[in-house]
Amino acid sequence: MIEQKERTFTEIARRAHIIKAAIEMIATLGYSQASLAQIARQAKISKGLISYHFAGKDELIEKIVEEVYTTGSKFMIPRLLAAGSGRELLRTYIETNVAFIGAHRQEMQALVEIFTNFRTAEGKLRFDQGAEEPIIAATEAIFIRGQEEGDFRPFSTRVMAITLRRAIDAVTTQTAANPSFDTATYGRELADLFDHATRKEG
Amino acid sequence: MIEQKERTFTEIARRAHIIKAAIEMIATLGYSQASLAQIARQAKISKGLISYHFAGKDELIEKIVEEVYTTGSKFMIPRLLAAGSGRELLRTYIETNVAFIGAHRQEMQALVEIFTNFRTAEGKLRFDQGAEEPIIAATEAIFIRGQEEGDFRPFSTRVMAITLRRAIDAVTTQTAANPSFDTATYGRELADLFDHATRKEG
Amino acid sequence: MIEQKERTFTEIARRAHIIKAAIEMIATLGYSQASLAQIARQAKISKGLISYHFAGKDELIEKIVEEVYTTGSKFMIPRLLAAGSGRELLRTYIETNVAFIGAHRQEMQALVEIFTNFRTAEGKLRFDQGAEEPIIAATEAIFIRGQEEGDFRPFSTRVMAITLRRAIDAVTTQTAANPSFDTATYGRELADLFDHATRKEG
Amino acid sequence: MIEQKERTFTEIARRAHIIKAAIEMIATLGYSQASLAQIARQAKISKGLISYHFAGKDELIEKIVEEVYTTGSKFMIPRLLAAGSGRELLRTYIETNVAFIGAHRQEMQALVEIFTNFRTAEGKLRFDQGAEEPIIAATEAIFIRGQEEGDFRPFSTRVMAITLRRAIDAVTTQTAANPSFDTATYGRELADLFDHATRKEG
DNA sequence: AATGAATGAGGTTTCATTCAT
DNA sequence: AATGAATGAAACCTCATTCAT
Repeated sequence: MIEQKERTFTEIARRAHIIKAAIEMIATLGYSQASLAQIARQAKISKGLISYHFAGKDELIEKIVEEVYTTGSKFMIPRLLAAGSGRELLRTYIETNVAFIGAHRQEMQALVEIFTNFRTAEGKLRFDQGAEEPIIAATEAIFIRGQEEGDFRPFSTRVMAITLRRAIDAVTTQTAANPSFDTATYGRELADLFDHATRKEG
Repeated sequence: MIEQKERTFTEIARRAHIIKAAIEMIATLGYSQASLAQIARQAKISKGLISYHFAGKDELIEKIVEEVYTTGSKFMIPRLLAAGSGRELLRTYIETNVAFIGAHRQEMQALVEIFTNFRTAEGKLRFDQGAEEPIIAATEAIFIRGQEEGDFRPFSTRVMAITLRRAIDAVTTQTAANPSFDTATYGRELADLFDHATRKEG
Repeated sequence: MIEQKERTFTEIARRAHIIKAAIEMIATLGYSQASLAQIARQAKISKGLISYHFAGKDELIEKIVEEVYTTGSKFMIPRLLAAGSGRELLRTYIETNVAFIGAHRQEMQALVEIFTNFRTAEGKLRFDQGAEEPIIAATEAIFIRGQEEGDFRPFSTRVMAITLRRAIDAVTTQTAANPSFDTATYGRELADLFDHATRKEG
Repeated sequence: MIEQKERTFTEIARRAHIIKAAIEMIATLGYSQASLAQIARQAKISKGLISYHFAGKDELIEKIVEEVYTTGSKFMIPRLLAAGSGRELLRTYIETNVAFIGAHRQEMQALVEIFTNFRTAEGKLRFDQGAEEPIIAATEAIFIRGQEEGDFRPFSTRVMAITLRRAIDAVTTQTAANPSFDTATYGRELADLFDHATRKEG
């Protein structure tokens, strides 16, 4: 375990406050325009206070990602565990993912901005294709198991997994473009689509 | 026709030269790191010359997009016209798109960077979901016609079109992450996937 | 006497504790890197506490100088009083000074950093040549007396005093660069050097 | 040879102009107060122009050191070559060094500031005792040769060299404190001092 | 007596843009 | 047609200091 200083109540609240403002600015203005000055203005605090609570901009961004991931896991894991397997699990996986995006639009928009822009000091994307591999692998596992259990037809599980992940990511773009976008319907349609794409022919 | 100043041969060549350097830098370093200084260095010319040939960085970026779009149209339109309709057209559409991406990796990577980063002075994405609508509509037209002609099952043509576009876009990410990525195989698999997702059940 | 508030035992201890930490940081990191944050971290207290005990960074620095001066006087004065005069006093003066530096390396390194960096609000060195004049004068007094008593040859006592002071200061640089530097030997050599430089020719 | 782009006349002039302003500010205000903003103000140019001509503050500082070193070599080497050996060389060495300092007061004051303050990114002095070793060694060589040739008495050449270097450095402090400081007289006195300190008795 | 929270000034650097030549 | 020179805004970060608790 990494040693970690205990945080006071105020500190926890402030950090959450700053993270919230940062998510809003990144989602609204885009990564590159979301400067610490902008975030501080949004949070109605001084720039210096952000530096006081976070080692640097990089740490702030990392914490945003952590936070959204944690929220996402708490939302999705119990729902997925409740599902059975094969076709049912696939449908649940898709609808749960889409539902989460619908319920956390700004967070997800910020995440997309971060993934496509946040770079290390050496200039490489901090969250690149490599960073997404675990997620793709988890998705692929659903397909592999379905094929083994005879629910799914033969197909490239990797191509299917990549396609599904991108289809889910597309929801974020849609919600950004259209505030009244109906994620529930979209999720059902998407589940139908992948059900047909994967199932054994009668 | 929009009025357009006549350009000398030298000017046309220089603009192409600059655009090429800009594409290389954006694809390699990412949008935000591809400063005019970097592009000028890559092109082995002075920064001032870029300003001389383009009204500003914005115009340069716009021209990159135009150029790649033009190249793409020239590549794809004849192939699509040669295809029949229904399932065959869908397969051709997918494989042609993927083939183009495989053959123009850097251009496509630059385009993705531009689409996700280039913003107007007001802070809105210059190429957002709205800008993609014509492409989605064209894709959707394939599905609508297929359904009308009885080749395809009933489904939301819009959800299918969005999903297909994203699946095609994913190829760019894959080629960026893996230089030896085999686009032909990937294209065939993707065509199979959408064939199953759309076709009428026996 | 300058009026002085009475200090509690705790306060005296805390001030000493902070001064010690400050000396360590200035000697180790250099004046400009020895921020109050660093000093507080070293002392394992909060930054605020430093401000509580000292009017500002300036006062803290002044107190460091005072402290080292006091320690130095206590060490050197009795030894000097025990010495006779002329050549013997000169040798004792040199060896005592060098011995003190050898025994208080960190303090002396901190002092050098302070003397070369600490500036008043107006931008002038707080401890400049003027501040050193009393020390030079004291050194010069040894030479003047030696000349009057006929032990020393005629020479510019001021040039000799300045040279000697710098030669003694050099020991601090040497101990900083080489932890196993032998000050006793160095002191003897230096005493020989100035003995030859000053004494009447046979 | 390190490849080096040719510099235009303007660039050479501007760089010299900036270096001059930087020397003035460092000598006057001290290293830490001599910010790029201050230097730009002194040079009556914008901060950006300094960045245009120098890769960063570090490069500017390095160039100052180079420049003063080059000037110093041009001044001193011919004079030293003209000197004979033994006692005469020692005297020439001292008087030439002191004369150079007297003629380049601000440059030398800036140099002292740089040597005691300029640190690498890792926090270590860029020009520390190690960097001075070659100069000390060169000075020591004079004493070693003098002993071998029988001009000088036996003594630690290293202690003598360090003491002499510090005595010469002291001139910079004296000129800073007193604008009408007479370096010629001081140099002669210093030469006398080291002549007595080194010469064979009897 | 001591802490944590917060500010605001000032530091270096990067960048698109403008302009004289 | 092209360059080099120059600007000014804005970026992130560090720091001494202040203040409520």
